[in-house]
Amino acid sequence: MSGPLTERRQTILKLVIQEFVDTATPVASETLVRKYRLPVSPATVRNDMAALEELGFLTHPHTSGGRIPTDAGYRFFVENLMERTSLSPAEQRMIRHQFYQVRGELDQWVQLACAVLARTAHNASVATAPRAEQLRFKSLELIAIHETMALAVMVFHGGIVKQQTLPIEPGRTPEDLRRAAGIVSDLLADTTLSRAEELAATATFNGIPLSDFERGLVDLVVRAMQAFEEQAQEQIYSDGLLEMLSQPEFLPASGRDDAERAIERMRRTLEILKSGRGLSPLIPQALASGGVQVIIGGEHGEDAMRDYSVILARYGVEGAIAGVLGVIGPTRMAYPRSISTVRYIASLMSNLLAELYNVNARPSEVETDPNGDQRA
Amino acid sequence: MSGPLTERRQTILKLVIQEFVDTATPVASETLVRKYRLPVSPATVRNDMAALEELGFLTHPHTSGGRIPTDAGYRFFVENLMERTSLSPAEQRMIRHQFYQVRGELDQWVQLACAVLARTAHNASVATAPRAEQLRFKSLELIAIHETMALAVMVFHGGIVKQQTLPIEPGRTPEDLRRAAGIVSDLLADTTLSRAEELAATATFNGIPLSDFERGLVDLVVRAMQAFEEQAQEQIYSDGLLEMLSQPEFLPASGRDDAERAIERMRRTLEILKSGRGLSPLIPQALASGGVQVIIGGEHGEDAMRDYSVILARYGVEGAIAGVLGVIGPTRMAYPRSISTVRYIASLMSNLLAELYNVNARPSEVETDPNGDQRA
DNA sequence: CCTTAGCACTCTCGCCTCACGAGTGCTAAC
DNA sequence: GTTAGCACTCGTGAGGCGAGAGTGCTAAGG
Repeated sequence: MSGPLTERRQTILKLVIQEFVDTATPVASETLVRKYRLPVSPATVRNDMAALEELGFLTHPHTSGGRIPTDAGYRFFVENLMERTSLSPAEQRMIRHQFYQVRGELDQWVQLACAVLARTAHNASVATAPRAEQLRFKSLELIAIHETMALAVMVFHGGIVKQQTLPIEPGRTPEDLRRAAGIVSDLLADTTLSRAEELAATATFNGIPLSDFERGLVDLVVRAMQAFEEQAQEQIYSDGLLEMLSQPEFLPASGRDDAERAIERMRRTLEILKSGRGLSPLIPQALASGGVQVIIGGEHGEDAMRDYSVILARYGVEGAIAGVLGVIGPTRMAYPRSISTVRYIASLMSNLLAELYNVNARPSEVETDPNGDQRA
Repeated sequence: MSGPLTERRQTILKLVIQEFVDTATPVASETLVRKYRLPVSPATVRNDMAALEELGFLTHPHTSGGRIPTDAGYRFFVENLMERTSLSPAEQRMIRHQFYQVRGELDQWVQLACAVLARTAHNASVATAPRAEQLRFKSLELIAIHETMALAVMVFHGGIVKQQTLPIEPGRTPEDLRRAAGIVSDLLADTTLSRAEELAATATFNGIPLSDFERGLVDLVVRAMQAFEEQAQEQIYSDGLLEMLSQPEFLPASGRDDAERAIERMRRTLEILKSGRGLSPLIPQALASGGVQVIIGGEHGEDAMRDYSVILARYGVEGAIAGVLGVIGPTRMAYPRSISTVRYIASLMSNLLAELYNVNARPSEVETDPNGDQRA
């Protein structure tokens, strides 16, 4: 009964999605014909729409009022209909420029990525800080703040830095601190957590027992590494909430109950972004796969996310460090643009990190086209 | 015509505010009599209410439907009617415990303060990071990340730390880095920005010209200090948006236009918190004065804030470092509780900072009652 | 078999009306 | 100064109605 998915029907599906993404209102057969100068009549379009509906790609909320895409419709669009675009060179340049301005301050990269993603994709963005696949200690520095307080700066492989203040006994000289830090650095150099724990248990360095102070420092490092490892639930940064909430989905179209639902949606959205519920399960998945992942609506079963789509990409340096960034918004989303934005920024971040890792290090500016080295 | 502000009228004002804060609905004369077992009749209460209205402390939105307090009403309540309470010892203990858990990681204090404030006051919270009244350099450390990349950790007086990666030439040994950092540290030790700029211009240390590398480091420090200084618009952290948005003010009471207004309010609120518009002007004020500041509604002229009250307190160490933290929410707010929460957390943070500054340094746990040393 | 014109049908949206109830303001008595 | 009684106001929600939009169907045409 439903008939085959002819060329024309695919075109109509594509146009319905385009139009719906633009206007956020159900699209009628006549609108489509008029706006895109289709060489067929509205009735024909209606027939095709009915077929698309039976195929599960379209639906209509009310008897009257046009069609809207289903999750499956969006899925088909993303897989088969959408042309793959890139951000315009001007936009790429602008984005690179912003990253250039905070070069060096790598603790700001993630936030910047979120901000840029949100502004460019007109939706909320999420990102996790880059995380080493296995944390390895590099060195420890102690910096006196005053007589009884010092700052411990722990550096791990891959530029990950953690700092912590600790109380010290008044007598210690800067030289003292330096020597103790040096011993601990040498002892723990290049160790992973499990090895560090072993070494901490022996409490000796080259056969010589550690002093109390040194043992305290070793413990500090081990605790920091444990804390890092235990933090299974990756912290998710996000931005652009306002951007997303300006989408018409969050405006009360009409009627009082619709308004109430809009508010409820808003609150839900906030919760999702704040707690990461519904988002966290996607992270490992995105980390595992290369390329850009698109999760549309309730596809992966999380009910809270039924009305949202997520576009995620992994970024980082192969075999060393990786994080995830992406865009989240209503299923009615400009997929091509969002996807290219996510892809571009992930590549950019990857390049920046690679530079930090001295893999293909480049003078100091990112110039390569980050779209090139990205898998499908 | 309006008559004097008798004792009973003050009581009624107080009860109206209490009741309205509790229920978020306009309070009727009869409700008041019934609920608080007043020894007078509803009619009498109505008369007093009318008087309070003429005095500008109450208003009623519609002819029918009870009274609600005006900004002036809240103001009078806060100044004269409210009993000054403290957080319960149990709550104080719980809060201290949370801070104890992140002792050492002072970059998390502000965030924690925000989180705790929001949860305790059931409203959104804001805070600025502690800021030295005048930034003074302390020392610089260079830590190699790999052959061509180093991490510069700049420490300023008061435990303020800024880190930045910088590219280095491949040949440099750790000893090289340490020496260069030492020279720069000595050169710039204890300088303020203007002095550092002068020293950077001469580019000599004890008469000996600096190497290119050392000059680069000096520039790095100066730029960091400039960036810090220029950041006139203090970054405002915030939390508890969700907490605030669960307040009934953000629910559509009835009718479609009310729903629309609720959403609009929500969006506004987001903007206020994100951009700090309407909040920023209050910061310097709060920094200047001791004690807790209460700004009710549009009192200070900012229109965007007409429906919000802000409770701010300064925290920090006298003459050294200071920040601001507080609560923001609808004018219908539990002022006594909010104020005591803000006061308590400000004192707690002050104590923690004092410890870091070695003023009245204490073993490592905060035990004093932070309410003690707070001015009115 | 595909396409198209015509038309009845359905459903939302906005508007109006109306009755109800809550709470007040006023007046007069205590 | 306080209180009872009562008329009045106004928000609220339910129900009804007309207009308009867009479809589904049917039958005719290529």
